[in-house]
Amino acid sequence: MNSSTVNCEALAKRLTQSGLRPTVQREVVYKAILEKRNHPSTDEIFARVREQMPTISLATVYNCLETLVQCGLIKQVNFERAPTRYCPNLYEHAHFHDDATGEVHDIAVPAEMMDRLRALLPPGYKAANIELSFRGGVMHTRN
Amino acid sequence: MNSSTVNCEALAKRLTQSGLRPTVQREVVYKAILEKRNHPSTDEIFARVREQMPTISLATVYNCLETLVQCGLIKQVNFERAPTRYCPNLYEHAHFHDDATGEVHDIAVPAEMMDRLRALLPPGYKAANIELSFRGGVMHTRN
DNA sequence: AATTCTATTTGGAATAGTTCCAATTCCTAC
DNA sequence: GTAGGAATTGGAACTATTCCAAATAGAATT
Repeated sequence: MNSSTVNCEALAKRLTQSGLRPTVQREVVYKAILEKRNHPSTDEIFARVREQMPTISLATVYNCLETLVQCGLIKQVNFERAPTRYCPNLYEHAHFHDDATGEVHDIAVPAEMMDRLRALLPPGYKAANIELSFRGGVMHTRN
Repeated sequence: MNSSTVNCEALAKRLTQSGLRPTVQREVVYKAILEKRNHPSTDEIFARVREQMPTISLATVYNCLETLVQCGLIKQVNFERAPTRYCPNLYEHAHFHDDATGEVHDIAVPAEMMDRLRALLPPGYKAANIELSFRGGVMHTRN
């Protein structure tokens, strides 16, 4: 049993728990995101998915992505108004957008820091979601 | 001399400093954002601006907004892929999007917290920009 | 003051990402 | 096997934004 089997069982479980069907399209889309965790855009996911299933439609990919997000299996990542990207990392984390390469890197954020951020809110404000993102460059140092 | 005169002198100064012309369109757009600081979208700004200058075009509003952002006089605010909003608050701050009303509120963020956030980045990562945004609801407590 | 040169504005067309829709296909339960 | 609901599909529609080429305005130079 490899890890993708495990992930797909988890996927099927989550979907059925939510009263949704574990279809092969959803599975293929999910695997495409897991396959290379570089925050792919919908187009990129569509391309990956078509290798496995050339007949899948773009609309379906959009549908599946929405479903997966709703089930909490993946997260949406937005920078400004650039095309939406997706991320299977479910731990609380931030994103760093490298201006030079266009790549996005996950940044670990301790739970304690999240609490500090939440504490910035005025009384009564309840955040369902906190998004933290950086944009900039990476200096390459010789060693 | 009222505050809007002051602001517009500041605007003119900034523009000429950057080698740009202080045109009446830029002034009107800037004033529209200052007028009611509720993070208006481009459409909203366009509507406000047309009251003063019914002949202005939407393209010009887009152009002016871009110019003002580049001059550092206003900031862009993005939530997911919703229409871009604009904000004249130049202090470092976060945004809270109220899901119920759609309103956006500024959240003060101490400089010290910004430093903590920056410290989350791996060595070599230099953030030109940090964006922190909350999404959620506001509980109304009786008093 | 006229001329030139460049920045800016303008309206409309084009683009891009996404959503919508109606028709078909696929499961699941009976 | 059939019925009913869920999911997929292709294409049209939508929307925010950008692009473009022509017109205008302003500053600088003569």
